[in-house]
Amino acid sequence: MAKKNKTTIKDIANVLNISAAAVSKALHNDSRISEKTKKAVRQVAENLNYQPNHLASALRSGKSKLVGVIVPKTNSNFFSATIHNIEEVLNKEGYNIIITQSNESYKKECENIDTLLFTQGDGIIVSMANETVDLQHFEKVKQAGIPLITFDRGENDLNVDYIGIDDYDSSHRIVDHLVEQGCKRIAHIGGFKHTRIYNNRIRGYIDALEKHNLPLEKELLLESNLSTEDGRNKMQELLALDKKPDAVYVAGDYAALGALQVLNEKNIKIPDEIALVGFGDEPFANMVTPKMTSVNQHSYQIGKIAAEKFLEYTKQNQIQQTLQKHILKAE
Amino acid sequence: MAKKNKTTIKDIANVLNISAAAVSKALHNDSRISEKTKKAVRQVAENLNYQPNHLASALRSGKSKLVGVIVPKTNSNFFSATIHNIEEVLNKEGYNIIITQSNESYKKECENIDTLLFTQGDGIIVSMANETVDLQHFEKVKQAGIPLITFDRGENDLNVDYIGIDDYDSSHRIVDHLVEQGCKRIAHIGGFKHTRIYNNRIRGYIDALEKHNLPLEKELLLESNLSTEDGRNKMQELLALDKKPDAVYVAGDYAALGALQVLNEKNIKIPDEIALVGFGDEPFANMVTPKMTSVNQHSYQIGKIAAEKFLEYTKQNQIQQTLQKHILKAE
DNA sequence: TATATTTGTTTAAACGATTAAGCAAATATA
DNA sequence: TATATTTGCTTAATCGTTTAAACAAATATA
Repeated sequence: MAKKNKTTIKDIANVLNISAAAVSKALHNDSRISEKTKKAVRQVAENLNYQPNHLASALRSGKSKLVGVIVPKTNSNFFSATIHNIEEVLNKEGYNIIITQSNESYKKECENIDTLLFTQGDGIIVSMANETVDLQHFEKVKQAGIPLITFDRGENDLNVDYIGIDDYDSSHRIVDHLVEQGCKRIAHIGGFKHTRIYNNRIRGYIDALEKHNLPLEKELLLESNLSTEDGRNKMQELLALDKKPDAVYVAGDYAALGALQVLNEKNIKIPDEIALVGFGDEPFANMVTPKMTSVNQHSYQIGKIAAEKFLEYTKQNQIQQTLQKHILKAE
Repeated sequence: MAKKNKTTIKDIANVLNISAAAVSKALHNDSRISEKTKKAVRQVAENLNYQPNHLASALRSGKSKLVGVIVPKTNSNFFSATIHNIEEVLNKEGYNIIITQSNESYKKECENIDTLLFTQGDGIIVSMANETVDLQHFEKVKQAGIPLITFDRGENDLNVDYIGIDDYDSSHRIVDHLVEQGCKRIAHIGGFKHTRIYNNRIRGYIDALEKHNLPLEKELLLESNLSTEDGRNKMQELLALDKKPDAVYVAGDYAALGALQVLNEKNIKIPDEIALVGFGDEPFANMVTPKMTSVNQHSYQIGKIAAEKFLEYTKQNQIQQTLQKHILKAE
């Protein structure tokens, strides 16, 4: 492996006997540089395998052209796809993204923020950890004067943009759907109430029951961390009830999978005996047998809008964010 | 949102009426700065909410303290976990990581390399895309004089470090296991032959068959892109054979899931009629019913070793990489 | 012909942090 | 007391790039 031979604009300047400034301008296609010089510069740059030093230009311009993305875990189809779509939009504008994972930990999320501020990111796009309740660490981002965009988990009182699906409405429609199928005792394995999206799903569930004149029974509404393991537990709880539910709506795909396992193990027919509905974009949802009904979370649109929102702010010189909700109808 | 009020060491210096150099040294706990000054500097830094400008120090030192990681897709438990472990080791040493996805595309992988070189990463840790055959783009990394570490998919002729599990041996042992269960017609839905890890799995399969005096039948050895969809297709092909296999060993968990679906749909009992073995760390492997047997890929160790190898190189001033294979026994 | 404008370049200062070298004051050693 | 060493700081250069300002030469305008 060769010693570091980094070519700088100065090297190019020396070869051509012109100033470094002229080289810089030539490479940026400045109108005040002659075509002849530009051609020569490009040629020499190519020959010497010149790679611009991003740190230097970032320092000079005050823009790192890096955008930080924080997700609870990359290990989910929804987040993976969202990240991909964020990247696609931002790459076109010359931005690169730094992905960090909070692993659903509040502490790690704080560290992630520090990391991204440290690397001088030009903005941060975040979906919050399950644990996150206190939002103090996000104030740092606002103080740094860079845009903060939240998506999926993050509907909040931070006065920043939020992109997500309409959880309340989706939840409502899931119940509608189940009622149409003739279900009368619909259970809901929900997420943490303190996380707004899960709370919205719970509200949608409750209001839809009311609309259909179905009683809200406490034993049918469970709070879960939505892991596969807990999905199993909660389903077992439901099956232990005197009056079993005839439908179970689970707020997350992994937990839904756990529920599915239990039903399969007990040879309970889906959806004849108990109907099962999940929530998420996980590919296994329609891979497992029997296929689960599941909600599409529009990762494509969410990623795209989040990135576009960021770009919008960077074009303003004074960043003045207000709460802007971009709510998509889920399918 | 406030205007950008970035505090610099100069601001601190002004407040205390000392030089910026003194501030820098105080913050780095230089022995030539008095305790009194250090305390004052730390106090003012705190008050003004000073955040060091990483770009400036990176430019000065020539080290960005950023390590690039390229994976085919973050959306897999193996990669997600590996990344997490890489991060854990590197964070401790003050490094941050930039994660990029190649989406299994050779072209995207080339772009990823460019991106990471552009951001002046201090090293690159990569697991290659399925499509990647030509390794020319990795030469750029070597030319840039920064360490290159490959893992999982990447055993190669690049003369750089590689960390992976012993695919040949694992494959061998899977066949051993199936033979012990009494299987005689063992099929293998393998990955692309040009990807070394899949090739190794295929070789392990072939050699193990030979060891057990089982004939190698062409119709039982299929090449797949290992998607769930293709897992379905290949399993259907196998079931269409005159002489069906009594065991199917699939080189990837997603494809194994597809195969499982087909078996379930046709009401074929697992493992009584056909045994099924997958390969990977996907959490759904032991969630689906019936549980799939699957190979543990040691994401913990792989991530840790990859990160440590990188750190080792950065401690040398002249980077001289040679092919070093770190092969772990899988379970 | 005299003056104004355009063209193509150079000079020099920045961006913020680090660090080698320098220097005065305080303290130690002979 | 004279000299050496240590302490605690400052000065100035540097990393590689960008850009405002300056300027000479060429060209246009009056």
